Amino acid sequence: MAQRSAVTRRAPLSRDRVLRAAVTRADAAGIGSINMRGLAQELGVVPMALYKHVAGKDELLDGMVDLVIGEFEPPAAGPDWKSEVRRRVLSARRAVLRHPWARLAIESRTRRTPAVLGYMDSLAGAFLAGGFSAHLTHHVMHALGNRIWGFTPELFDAPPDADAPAPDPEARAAMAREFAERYPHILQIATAATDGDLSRVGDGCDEQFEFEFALDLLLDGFDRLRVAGWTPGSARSTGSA
Amino acid sequence: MAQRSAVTRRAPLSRDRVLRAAVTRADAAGIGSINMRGLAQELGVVPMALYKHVAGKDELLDGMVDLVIGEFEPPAAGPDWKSEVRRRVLSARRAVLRHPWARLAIESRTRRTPAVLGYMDSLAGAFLAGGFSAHLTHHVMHALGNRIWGFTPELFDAPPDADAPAPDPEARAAMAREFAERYPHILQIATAATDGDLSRVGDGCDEQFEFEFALDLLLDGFDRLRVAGWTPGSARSTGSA
DNA sequence: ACCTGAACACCGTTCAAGT
DNA sequence: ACCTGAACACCGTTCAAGT
Repeated sequence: MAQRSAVTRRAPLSRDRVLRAAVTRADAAGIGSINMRGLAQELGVVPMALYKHVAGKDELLDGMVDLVIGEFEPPAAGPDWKSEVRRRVLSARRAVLRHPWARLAIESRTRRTPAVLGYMDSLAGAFLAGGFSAHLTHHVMHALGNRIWGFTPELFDAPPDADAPAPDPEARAAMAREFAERYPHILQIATAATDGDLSRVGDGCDEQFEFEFALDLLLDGFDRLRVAGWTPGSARSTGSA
Repeated sequence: MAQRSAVTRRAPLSRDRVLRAAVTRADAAGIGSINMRGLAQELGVVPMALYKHVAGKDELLDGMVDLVIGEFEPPAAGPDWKSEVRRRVLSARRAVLRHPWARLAIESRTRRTPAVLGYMDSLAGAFLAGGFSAHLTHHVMHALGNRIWGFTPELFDAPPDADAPAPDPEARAAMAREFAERYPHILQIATAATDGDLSRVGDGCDEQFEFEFALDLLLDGFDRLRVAGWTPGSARSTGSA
């Protein structure tokens, strides 16, 4: 076809160009929009051409996550271990918030790429440099879990299904009444979280606050164990249970 | 066809029978084996027949998770809030360990079914009954996050890809040398976790220990905030940062 | 009124046939 | 030697045609 002349021909494909196009696409249309055919079309090539640069869809997703990790602030010799860990985790959080699809991608990926290992290694290094034993560092990394990527699961913040276009005040009130009866405790804490403005229930709470609340709670707990000289022989965590 | 006579005809389909068949299938062959066509074939019906009992694949997955939640131990008036929360979370953990696919299914589902809300409500109730304010209960539930379901992400415990059938001792040693150079801190904590037996690296550590370690660390932290009379106006968590 | 076969609109990936 | 069209083996879901 004369359709694609020399002048309209895109720059030659490369692994990096494929990955960046995938990230841009996922940013705009969600992780569900990532498929080899659509991505190829966007790049003006035939689907098979992508397989020259990524082994398959799995490796494509791994590579996309690696690009996000590349946006994390690099490690630094912080004044103390706690502010260094905190800074890096919150930096990871900012990157993940810029790419909302990354959350699910990180959770579902199992491959430990060099970028993933490099980030985990530098974080472990911050604990070790701060005086944590290798054993304790291992445990606290596990305790942080996916929080090292700067996100926490949504739990009850999922937006309410937008499948009921008609509010229908009466049915709404009946549903609210039934909810209050069946889930009184959830209602109670949701009321507190929204300062009594129940119409805001479902808008989600201040996720940034919740993330830092839990992160600081964990880091403070880690510090207590470090100071107490926790060893594998001691009780599981603080031993106060 | 005379293939399916009256005598071989299966019991009439029901939502419960569909969901139980799906759970059994997923237990045996993983979540990837769940598809409408295969499930229908297993039940001896045409795929479309399933749509009479579940709205679609999404609702099927929601229903499967609900069955797992149904295996959780029911709430009880525990001696104190901490042992009650601990008991219920570890009960959830046992159920999720019995159904390994449930972990990913819970993470990827966003729908809050009555079973999900009921479990979260009873857990919130345990905190409230233990003297936590509604505000603090909200925060500690978020801090637990997906840990309320009894699991924690794998982080670095993913089994090494079984794509290298030939160990090839020399290449293995070279890889180990490169790993030690690039990820010295990971090597250090992995060595500690396996008591120096590096051949066991990748076998995964004692996940049960790690789960309880983090759970107790969190619960102890929660208790400290409760005793200190934490209010929304106070510092984020312990305020010691 | 009920059930269902065939079809629709997709997937990821393979591979032999083209240049 | 390189590229790619067509095909393979799947999906979830729809819908009109059967009884």
